Amino acid sequence: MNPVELYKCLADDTRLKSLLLITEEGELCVCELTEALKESQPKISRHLAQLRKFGLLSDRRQGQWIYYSLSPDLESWANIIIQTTLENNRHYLSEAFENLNTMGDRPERIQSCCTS
Amino acid sequence: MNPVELYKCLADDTRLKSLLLITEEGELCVCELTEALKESQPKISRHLAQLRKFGLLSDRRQGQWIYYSLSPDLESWANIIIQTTLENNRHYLSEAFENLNTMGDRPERIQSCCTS
DNA sequence: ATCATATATACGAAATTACATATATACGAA
DNA sequence: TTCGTATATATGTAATTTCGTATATATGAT
Repeated sequence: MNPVELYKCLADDTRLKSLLLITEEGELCVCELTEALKESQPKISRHLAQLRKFGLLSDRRQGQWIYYSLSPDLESWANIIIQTTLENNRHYLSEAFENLNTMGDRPERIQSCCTS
Repeated sequence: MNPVELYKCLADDTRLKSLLLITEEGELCVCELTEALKESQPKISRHLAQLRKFGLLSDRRQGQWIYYSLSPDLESWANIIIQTTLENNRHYLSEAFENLNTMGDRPERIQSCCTS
């Protein structure tokens, strides 16, 4: 993972907030992120695709929903960067967390066999 | 310091390498960075100005030279990000360090009174 | 089969960013 | 003062990124 590529991924509000929310929650689907960030579905989807393309996220399908989570292959220093950012910028995410937690009808997760 | 602003600063090769070289060396002047990165003077200068504007670098003049160093006001989590990036991406900087170390006529530093 | 929901992608336009070049400023030496 | 070196900035252009809109795909229900 080239460090500039990593930072380009983090250099956008939609991508950074999505990544941090996913880091905190374990996994989230696209509709939860559109609700948390109050952004259009194509916009969220496009940014998630970029995070996946550069190896930051992985996805799994469960029915109609696609759940995104941190890639298990992420290099440990990149994980440190993400964790450090999350722990020191709670205020940056507070509104998004509120939106997420007051969201009705959040899809239910079924544990996939290999997630452990 | 907004995290996205930080990552925008780091999302460019010239800026990231400059910042990491300065972090490793303590301080560097513009001409040393142009030599280390083999880039034009205005290009280096422009990117350093951006890093200073966003609070990552501070500068001091000594004669004709302007030395850049990490800002003492940098929030600690931002310091962790920079340090972690430096320690885990030595290869990314190896060519730049070679250029720096084989550079002739590096300007001599005079300890400024307040740097401690 | 059709329909509704969730998600992904394509395309052109708008915004942002980066750059080369030229020029300006600041300092030291003569 | 003038000259040379180091650095900064301005300007127009090119490249990149982002976005809205429309459309495509996949799944589940009927």
